[in-house]
Amino acid sequence: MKKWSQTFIPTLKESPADAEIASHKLLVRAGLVRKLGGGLYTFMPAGLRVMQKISQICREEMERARPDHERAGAIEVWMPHVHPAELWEEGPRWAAAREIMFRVDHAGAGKGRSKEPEFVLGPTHEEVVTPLVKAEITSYRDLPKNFYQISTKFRNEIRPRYGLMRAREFVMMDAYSFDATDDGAIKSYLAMKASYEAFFKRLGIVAIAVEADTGVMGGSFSHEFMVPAEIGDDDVIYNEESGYAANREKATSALVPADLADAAPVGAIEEFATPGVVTIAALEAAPYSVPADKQFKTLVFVGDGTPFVVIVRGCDDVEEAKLGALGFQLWRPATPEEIEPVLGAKPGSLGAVKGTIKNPSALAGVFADHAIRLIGNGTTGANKDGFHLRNVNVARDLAITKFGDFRRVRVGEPDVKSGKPLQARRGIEVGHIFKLGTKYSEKFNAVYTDDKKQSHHMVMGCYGIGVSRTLQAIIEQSNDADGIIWPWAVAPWQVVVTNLDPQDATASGVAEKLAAAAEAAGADVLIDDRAERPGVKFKDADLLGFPLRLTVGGKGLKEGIIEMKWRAEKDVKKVPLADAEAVIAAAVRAAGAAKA
RNA sequence: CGGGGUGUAGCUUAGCCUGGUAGAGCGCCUGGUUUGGGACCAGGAGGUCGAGAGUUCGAAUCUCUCCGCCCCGACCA
Repeated sequence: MKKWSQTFIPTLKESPADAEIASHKLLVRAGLVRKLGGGLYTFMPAGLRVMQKISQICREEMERARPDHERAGAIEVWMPHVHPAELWEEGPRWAAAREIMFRVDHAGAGKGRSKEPEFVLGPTHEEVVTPLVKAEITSYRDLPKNFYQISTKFRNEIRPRYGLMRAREFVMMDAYSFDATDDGAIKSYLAMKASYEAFFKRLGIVAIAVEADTGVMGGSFSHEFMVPAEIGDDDVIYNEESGYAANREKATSALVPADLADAAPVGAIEEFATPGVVTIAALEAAPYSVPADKQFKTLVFVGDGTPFVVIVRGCDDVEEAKLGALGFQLWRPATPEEIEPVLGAKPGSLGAVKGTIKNPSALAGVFADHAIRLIGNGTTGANKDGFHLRNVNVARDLAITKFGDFRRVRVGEPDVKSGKPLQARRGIEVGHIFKLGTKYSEKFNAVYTDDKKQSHHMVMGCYGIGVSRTLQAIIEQSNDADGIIWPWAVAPWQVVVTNLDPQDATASGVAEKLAAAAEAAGADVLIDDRAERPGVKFKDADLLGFPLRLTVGGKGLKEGIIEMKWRAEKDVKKVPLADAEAVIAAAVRAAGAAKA
């Protein structure tokens, strides 16, 4: 047991000026963290305890075998955080990742290779673990393996935000699975999914698995674990009944029927003058009066240096994340200066009708969203400033390289599973699992020999849990006007013994006895022995969110009772002194069992 | 990096528009009275007003530059 006076929990009455959201304010007010700079935080004793508890639960769930998925538990390692930059240059995502990586120049900077950093601080460890496994594992007999670590990660976020929610330096669990076969990799993936679900359940928070984009990580499929919260950075698109849930970046709908037949063209293409019209809205207005869902929106992007065209309906938005399916490493919207020489017009008059593109060979392709097939006799730019074309039909007229899903779904569209309308809510991404495939094993040539003496690339998966972010997400999900309400499993201390008369030997003796009883039953106990007035102690206990409070004071002792109060409940139970130890022990055991 | 905001004591802030000795609350220190939901009284310490330059007899206040922080966008655990 710990005495309050012997640790350090600097609570604040007022919220810090730079905190916006509840969990950030409470983190600071409850004395769990202090800020060093943007996205950089010191963990104070109570905050550190929570982080250690989350880490420990994470560790236990990672190590746990998943026989239902034919997988042993993951194996803990510790990898360096300073990485030779060459390793990343060799890897598959240097171009995409370098912007967020902290660069470490060596002591003699200036001589030799001055442009490139000598070292970088690790944002994750694929580039470290893959060469390691390549060197150490060469036989199918040693596969599968899954290595994980819980450690600090560094990302020079463009915009750190909301305290620990998006920090420059943060604690993450990262795991990397290596399998001999694709089937095996799927088993590893599903085993990790099960471990994640068990982990979040033990923490006592709601985190739902949703289909996600693979982003810069690459790979074939992935799930994010989202804590529903208004302040979340991501939109989860879902339907309660069908169970469909996906990140907006990835979400699809059944808007376009699979058996859709192209509408029959009703006439030849006609060019018409549209002076000054450069927006969808302007073309919708009189005198043109072309509804947005009858317009082709033609956008130009640059992928790895080469321009390409994406077409969606005028009423739709391109979901840029979905362009990742096209295979580019890096892509961005093109500038007007890049567009004109290729298409022949400025943005606002662009189109992809056959024969109108000025320099089609300069394009990496014309990619069309499926939904444009809903347009018959539509309108698009003529690739001539101030002119558009009408009676444009998809199959007959457009120079399309490939169809795909490139549009952003909207709430209310039919779910692909049930046809019921999709809904949206915000979420905090606390975990992410990827089936990577052979992207990294090919790049680093991580191969093994099978039982037929054949050599194959290992099939990888990678997995992350934002430990420090999860800590804050728990607070965001579980608080009230008085402060934090910690779930039992992660509370810095599960029981606080509030001694109202610490200078009185009787009260102190009782407090110690109750604390010992709670501790013996399995709780972490903090005794508030400070020479503060009762009000201060109660307020601090509520703010810190200890699940169970035991109050000892002269007034109660005269009556022969102590008080027991759950943070999440309103009523205070009076417990006769004689029964107190037994009642407390039972309460602690029940709480521990319920959350175990 | 673009847009918006902000910077005054450990914390929360007033003062800035309209230039003239820098104020409050909380916290802290001393003494006293209190003692079951952030006590009260008396006294006290604590401020290069983010930094630099400029305008002015005089700048927290006006001007310029830079920096930090916060919010919105792209990115992420």
